[in-house]
Amino acid sequence: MAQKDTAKSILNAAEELFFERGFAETSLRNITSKANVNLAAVNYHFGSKKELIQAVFARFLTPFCASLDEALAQYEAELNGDTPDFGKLLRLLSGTALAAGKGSTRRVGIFMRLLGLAYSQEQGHLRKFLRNEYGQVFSRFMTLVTAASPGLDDQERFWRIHFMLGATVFTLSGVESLTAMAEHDLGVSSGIEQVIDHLVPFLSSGFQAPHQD
Amino acid sequence: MAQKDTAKSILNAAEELFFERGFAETSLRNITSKANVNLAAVNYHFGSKKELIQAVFARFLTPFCASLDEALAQYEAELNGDTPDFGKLLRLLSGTALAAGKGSTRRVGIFMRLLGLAYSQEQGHLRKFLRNEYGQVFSRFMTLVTAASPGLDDQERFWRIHFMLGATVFTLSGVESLTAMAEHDLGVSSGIEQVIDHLVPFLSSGFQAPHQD
DNA sequence: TCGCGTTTCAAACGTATGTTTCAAACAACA
DNA sequence: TGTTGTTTGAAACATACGTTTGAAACGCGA
Repeated sequence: MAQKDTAKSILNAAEELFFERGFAETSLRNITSKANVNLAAVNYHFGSKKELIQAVFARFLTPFCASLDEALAQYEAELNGDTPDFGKLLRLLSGTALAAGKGSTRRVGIFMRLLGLAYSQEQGHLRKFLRNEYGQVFSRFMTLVTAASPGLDDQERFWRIHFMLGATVFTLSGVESLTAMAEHDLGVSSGIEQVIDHLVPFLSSGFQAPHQD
Repeated sequence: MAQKDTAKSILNAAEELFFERGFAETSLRNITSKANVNLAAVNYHFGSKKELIQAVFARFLTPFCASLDEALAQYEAELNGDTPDFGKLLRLLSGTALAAGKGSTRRVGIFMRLLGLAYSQEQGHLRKFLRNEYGQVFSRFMTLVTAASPGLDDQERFWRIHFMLGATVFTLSGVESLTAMAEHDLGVSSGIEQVIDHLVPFLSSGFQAPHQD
């Protein structure tokens, strides 16, 4: 299984290592030796380290955004002009993410960690790449969220969306160490689905909290 | 003002650059040239880059944890055995953080970004350092939180604490770009206090959300 | 003013990085 | 089978990193 899929094993190794240590801390030599592949293969197949990073994102985001777009379109059709339900939107989103991660805790964790890294590390090229490539689906989602929360003014909604994003990215990107902590401290073991089951009510309640006066 | 305070200007520059680009992406040469200081000064004053990172944290955390510990002790005394109020604990925490940041949006943002980096980047030495140095105050806070939420079982509380931590760290660490976005998209400009005013009700509501069945 | 501990400085150290090179191995097709 | 375009391989490239060095400059009590 090490013939034509050089590019694929590079992506697998890179994804894993980026997840564990971030972009800058991961060298091409780390990646290629983990992938059992020649160092030059990265530059040959992807051009540069930056483009490798983008390719890792694309492999996650392209199918995810396609599924999400489809799910949103279908929901819009069902609605037929009625106001959408926020909880439903949340479940649509988490369901799509879970499906994109094929139910694997590790994979969803990687996905979220990468999103968090994209936000927090000053990888200018990445932000630009993501906006150009996937901005549309995000806008569609936001339009629905806006329609689903007529009681919130724009400012409140803006902040609450980012609070939710933060809680989600932070928790799910560290889901492996957090579940390990939970198991150690509380004696319960849980997978990504259970964590999401805890998360969704938290987010719903926070997002729909009454205004402060 | 560039005489004896070489160490201080190194800390200032490092803090700023770590905030903008993370640890690994910031070189000692970046730091020393921003601080107008010789390259060797870092190793002379701090020993190594790792110890510089720890020193940056210590400058924030030592006064913060001292104030927090004091505030918690005082609140415990006030309570005199009564069950603490969760909202009050939140306000205690945010107030202490604001004071430690001297009300400067940028400074609180840096503080939070550093915490997020400590969590997410695989800086093993940092986690150990923070646990040894500041673990006590954290335990004290958690004991109060537990007392303040008798309706939550341990598992639920564990997860909700981390959801809150995520929302807070993520939002406040990117508070500069987020407020810029808010200003651009919504025409409102806000400082760190206003963001916290949005955040606290969100967190309270999420943390105290009813159980899912 | 001298002498001494502290601090700064320019330069070099060894190592690791991303990238390039070019010959060898391979695949597919005539 | 021989040829051509694609992919791999070992080695070297230039550059950047964290750290160390030893001499110069400084601050300050004697």
